Amino acid sequence: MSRLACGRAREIMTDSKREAAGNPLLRKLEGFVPLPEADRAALLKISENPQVVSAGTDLIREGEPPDGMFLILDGFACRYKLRENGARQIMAYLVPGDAGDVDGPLLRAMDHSICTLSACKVARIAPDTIWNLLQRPAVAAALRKSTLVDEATLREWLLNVGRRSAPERLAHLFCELHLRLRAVGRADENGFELPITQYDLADTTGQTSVHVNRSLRELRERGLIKLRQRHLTILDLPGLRQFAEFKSGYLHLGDQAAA
Amino acid sequence: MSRLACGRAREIMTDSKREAAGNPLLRKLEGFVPLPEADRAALLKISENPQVVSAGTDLIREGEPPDGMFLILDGFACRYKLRENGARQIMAYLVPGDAGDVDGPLLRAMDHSICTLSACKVARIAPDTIWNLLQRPAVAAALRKSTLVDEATLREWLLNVGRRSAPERLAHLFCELHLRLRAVGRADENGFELPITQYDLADTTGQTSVHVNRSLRELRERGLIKLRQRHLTILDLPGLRQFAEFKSGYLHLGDQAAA
DNA sequence: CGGCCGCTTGACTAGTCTCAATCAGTGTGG
DNA sequence: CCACACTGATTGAGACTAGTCAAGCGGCCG
Repeated sequence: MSRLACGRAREIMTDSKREAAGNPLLRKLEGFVPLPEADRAALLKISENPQVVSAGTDLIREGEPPDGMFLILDGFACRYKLRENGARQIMAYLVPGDAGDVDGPLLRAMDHSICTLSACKVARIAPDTIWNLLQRPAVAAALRKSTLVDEATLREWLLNVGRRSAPERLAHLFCELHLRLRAVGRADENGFELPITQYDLADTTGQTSVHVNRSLRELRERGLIKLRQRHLTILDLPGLRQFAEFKSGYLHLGDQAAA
Repeated sequence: MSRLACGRAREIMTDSKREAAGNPLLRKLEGFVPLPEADRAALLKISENPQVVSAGTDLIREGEPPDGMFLILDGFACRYKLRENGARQIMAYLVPGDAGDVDGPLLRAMDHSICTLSACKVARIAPDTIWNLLQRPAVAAALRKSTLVDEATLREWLLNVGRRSAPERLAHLFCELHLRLRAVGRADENGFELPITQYDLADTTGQTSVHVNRSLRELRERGLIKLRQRHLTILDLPGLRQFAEFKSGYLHLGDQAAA
């Protein structure tokens, strides 16, 4: 298609199409299921007026009753649990486009907490609104599939922590984030913003921050990555993937054609 | 209630009520949501004619398209993944009453394998049958809730492997299995059959079998458990729970009253 | 400019793995 | 019925990975 044709196409974009290009939720869900225009508009609507939250803020705490869901529009958040001795395990990252707890209200109490790792833009969606969204079959299918991918990601993380070495764990995490962030337009070929600390990486991969630092050095010395000023540069993507033994199947990115 | 009254009550039990007492799927789902008689009958029907499968049989392998779901009626199975070097990570146990992949057909390919750890009785449920079951609101709600608990369990396992010591991981696993098996009538106050090897425990908790053996010895020497001939005896349940820092909230056993 | 948080590094310790040998339980075929 | 084979459990010795403690550095914010 010529540049001119491209330009013309852009002129006749609807408002929701124009906004959608930058809306991570839409980009993510459309990666799973094609959405009718009305659904796109509905999803854009719930993304309006997000709240800006600073880093280190609990969005909901373990033990509290779930109340609707969170939608991350910008920044990094995480699911985590604490042990009595203060040890923290991060069990999932919520990146732009991710929605926490679509089915949450089915349970009486949260069994974990959700916290921002960086400054975030967060939209809170009330249970009624979720219910309305789920009446749209395409949206319901996309959200369901998104939940299945979240669960598959959790399994991969368990494999990561249980059966990979410390540097491999970090490499695998970076490969995963690279794909997830690319799917929502927050990463390019060479890297992405990673607005979290080495302490956070440690609590994600089941290590100490000291050891994370050493592991990062190893990845750097192997010429695979560079991590400075909260920006991850991937110097050798095939090498990084091979080192981490990364296989993207669990993210189910390329199978829209499934039943 | 007197023995006599008990006896009379038993006389007027319907067939499905009689069978249900021993059916682990029914026991599990009724722990989440009360089920109408017709639903109970439908669930009993799909539990008929299970297939007997010997230990170490793959029920489905990574990469294959999901085809319906499995229902474990007896024995232990697991979800697992292999690394290229042969290392295995077990990511979930399927015990009697557990159903794999209610939503599986939404995805194009399995991202993990499922294998029996002991001899099992397994019912295979076709996608059409699943669809019919999901038309029953109470069954759908119970299965959905069961899926949420599976995911919460996965998170707890990640915490386990990431932030607990080797003996603590085993202790926590035993506490979890004790509750899950009691919910389906496969455990009593003092212990349960654990028909799996120390290699399996190692691949569950991210250790080697040698170290599992040493960790089990530590639990034994602390007077917490005894594990011989595939039977786990819990000698000190409060002590075991305290040692593992076990909190049962994530299993969501006691909150039928939730929205 | 000073304080704080996060990063980096070193030295030492603790936990876990690897390799290897032995023992016990189970099932099989002669 | 017993010898053998195989798998799983147990233990020891030594190596290695990751954790702990401690110090110094550097960038960012007030």
